[in-house]
Amino acid sequence: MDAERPDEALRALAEPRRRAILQLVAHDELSAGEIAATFDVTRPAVSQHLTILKNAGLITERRDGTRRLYRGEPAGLQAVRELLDELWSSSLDVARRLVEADAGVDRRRAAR
Amino acid sequence: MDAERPDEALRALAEPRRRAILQLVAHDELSAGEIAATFDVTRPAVSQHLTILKNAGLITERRDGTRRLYRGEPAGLQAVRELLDELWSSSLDVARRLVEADAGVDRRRAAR
DNA sequence: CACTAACGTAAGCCTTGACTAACCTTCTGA
DNA sequence: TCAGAAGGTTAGTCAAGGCTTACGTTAGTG
Repeated sequence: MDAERPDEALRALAEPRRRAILQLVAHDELSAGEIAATFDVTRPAVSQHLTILKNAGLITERRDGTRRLYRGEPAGLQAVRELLDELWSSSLDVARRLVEADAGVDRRRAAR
Repeated sequence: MDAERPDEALRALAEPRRRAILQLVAHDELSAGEIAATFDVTRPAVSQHLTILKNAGLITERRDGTRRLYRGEPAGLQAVRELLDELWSSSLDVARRLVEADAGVDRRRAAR
C-alpha cells in the first residue's frame, strides 16, 4: 500500500484546488484555518483536501496546541516526476510484450 | 483555451488506464484496435480514452485508410513536468500575497 | 453499388468524488 | 472544570466521469 503512493499523489494533483493548496504551503507553513480562509469553500472541504494531500505524501502535518500546521513535501512531487519518467522509459520493455502476447494480431505495418 | 492544456494533461494522467495506454504508444505507433485488444474493456471505452489523451496533447493521431494510428507525444509530458515545477517555484510569489490579503488573519507564528 | 472492416459518437447507467451542514474531539485559559 | 477556539469526521447531495450497448461514418473490395 506504499507502492501506490505516487499513483495517489498523481490523482491528488489532478484537482485544481489541491494544487492551489499545495502552492500555499510549498514554502510556508500554514495552519488549516489560514489555508481555508484563502478559499471560498467551507473549512471541512479544505480539511478533506488536506487529508488527501497528506495520505498522498505531498504535505506533512505538525500539531501545535489546537492548531495543525501543514507544509509541502518536496519528496512527494519528486515521486510523481519519477512515475512520469518511468511511464516513458519502462514502455520499452512492456509495450511489445503486451501487444504481441495478448492481442495476437498480425499487424501489417502500414506504409513507411 | 490552450493555456489549460497542461491542466488537462494532468487530469488525463490521473486515470490508470490512460497511463497504460500511453505506455503502449510511447515508443510504438499502434492502431486503435491493437490498443483496445490489449485491455479487457470495450473498444469504445478505449476510443474515449484516446480522445481525451489527444485533446490533452499527450498523443498524436494519424490516419491510414480505415485505421487510426496513435503515438505518444513527449512534449505533452514535458508540459506536465513544467506545471509541477512551477507549482513549487511560483508559490514564492503567490503564497504570502494570497494569505495576507484575502484572509487578513493576524497570524501569531507559533513556536520556532 | 453493396458489403465489410475499423473506428468514432450518443445515450444511459453506475460509481467516484467534491462539497455542505451538523456533530464530535482536543486543547487552552479563566 | 467549564467555555471557547481550532479543526477533523460523518451523512447526504449533486455533478463529473468511466463504462457499455447501439448506432453512425469512412474507406477499401468484389
